Amino acid sequence: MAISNRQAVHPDRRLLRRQQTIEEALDAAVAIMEEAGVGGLSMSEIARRLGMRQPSLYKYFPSLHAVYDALFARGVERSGAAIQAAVQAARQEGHRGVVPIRAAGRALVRWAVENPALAQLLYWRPVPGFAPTAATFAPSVRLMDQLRAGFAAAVQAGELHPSAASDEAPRLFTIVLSGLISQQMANEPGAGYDTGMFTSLTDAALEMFFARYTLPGGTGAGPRG
Amino acid sequence: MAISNRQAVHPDRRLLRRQQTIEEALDAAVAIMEEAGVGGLSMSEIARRLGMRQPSLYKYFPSLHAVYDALFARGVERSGAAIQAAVQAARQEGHRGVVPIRAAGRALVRWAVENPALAQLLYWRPVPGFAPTAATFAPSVRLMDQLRAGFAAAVQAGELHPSAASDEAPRLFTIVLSGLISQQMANEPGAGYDTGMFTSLTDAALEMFFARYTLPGGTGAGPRG
DNA sequence: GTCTATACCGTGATAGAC
DNA sequence: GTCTATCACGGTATAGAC
Repeated sequence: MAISNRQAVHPDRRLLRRQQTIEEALDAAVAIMEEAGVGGLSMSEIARRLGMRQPSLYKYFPSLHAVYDALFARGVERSGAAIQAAVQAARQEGHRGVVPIRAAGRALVRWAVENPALAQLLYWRPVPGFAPTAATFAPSVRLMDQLRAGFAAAVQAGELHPSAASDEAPRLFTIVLSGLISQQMANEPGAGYDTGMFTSLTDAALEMFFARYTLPGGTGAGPRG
Repeated sequence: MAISNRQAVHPDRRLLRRQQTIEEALDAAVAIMEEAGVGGLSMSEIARRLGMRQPSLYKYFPSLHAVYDALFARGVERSGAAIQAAVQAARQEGHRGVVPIRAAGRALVRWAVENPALAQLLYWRPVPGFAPTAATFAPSVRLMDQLRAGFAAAVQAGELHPSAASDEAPRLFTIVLSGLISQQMANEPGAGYDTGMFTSLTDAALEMFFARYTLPGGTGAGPRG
């Protein structure tokens, strides 16, 4: 930590250090948003928590919008990772078709409840001027595409009614997930996934959804377990 | 408008005038929120649009929070009125049980899309410090109670499966409605109820919901029309 | 009931010394 | 890369004249 050591720091080490500071700043930003609301974020408060002065933060982020951008990117990345992990786990257990889709839904709801600030930033529009044009629609569009493909595959496998290979099915699916998340976060913000008044109905809600597209004599789960 | 006329104004006229100004202020506030987001509301901007100076507004509202409170109350009142009107209309056509509940769902989604700012204030938590304690839960609790009663009546009438007389049914119902509203407002804010990517699925979503509680040999609508 | 004036604070952002 | 200092701006809220 001695000043004379500074010049001995390698360039990549310096980059690493810089990246660490950026990550710390984003961690602090998430904490602030969880305490004061998504709109309560400010450069000053981030800097305060990092133990630095507010102008110094501008060496890492050119503006407050840039911070929101980075947070948005983090949210996309982490929620996507949570979903992918759940889908992979289901697949490695040999499941195809509906089961991985179910797993994806559960994973998203769980992630949203455990990351309310990022979820709010991703799925609502709480910040007046902020809208990451391409990045805003990219994840939801990509998720929608993957979903559509998943439903089509399940139909192809004879697991779902042909009407599931449509625009309606993936949209209804996201409606159900979004409803679970919104109701939970609005009415019982503190609760966890398993104990939440609404998120504990995730499996029931998914049953309700899949029942709409289950074949009459299908081997899938019935309307009520 | 002459100054000498001021003393001729009756007390109740003055009260009326005051109430009009308050309503105008709330109208302006709604407009601001629709343009700049719920968090973008400020006393200064309201005053600006009313053509008065910002300190003058404090004669009508003691604080910004009080404005939010009044807006919240207006939202509760108007959304409730929209729902009540829809239910009454259904009843006057002789419908009982499921049909009025369906009508209530449609009315709420429609109202939310047509009043995005108030809906956001009511159903999300966009303002950091604001939470109208008793008033926050009162409407959602009351709605839940009415819903529960409606489902119980439909079960009693043999129109729905007994499992609809539960905590699950009204919660799933609000989950579906909340999902419709959230997805529409987040992904396609400008669209109307009839043309919206998500709100146009309202009937399909309600079908999906009621199918879960429809009796096997019931006379109600089937899973797919 | 509206106004001017003001106190006070926090914010985002920039310049320039070290 | 961090700091001090500063700017310009907007906000909430109050005091007091008219």
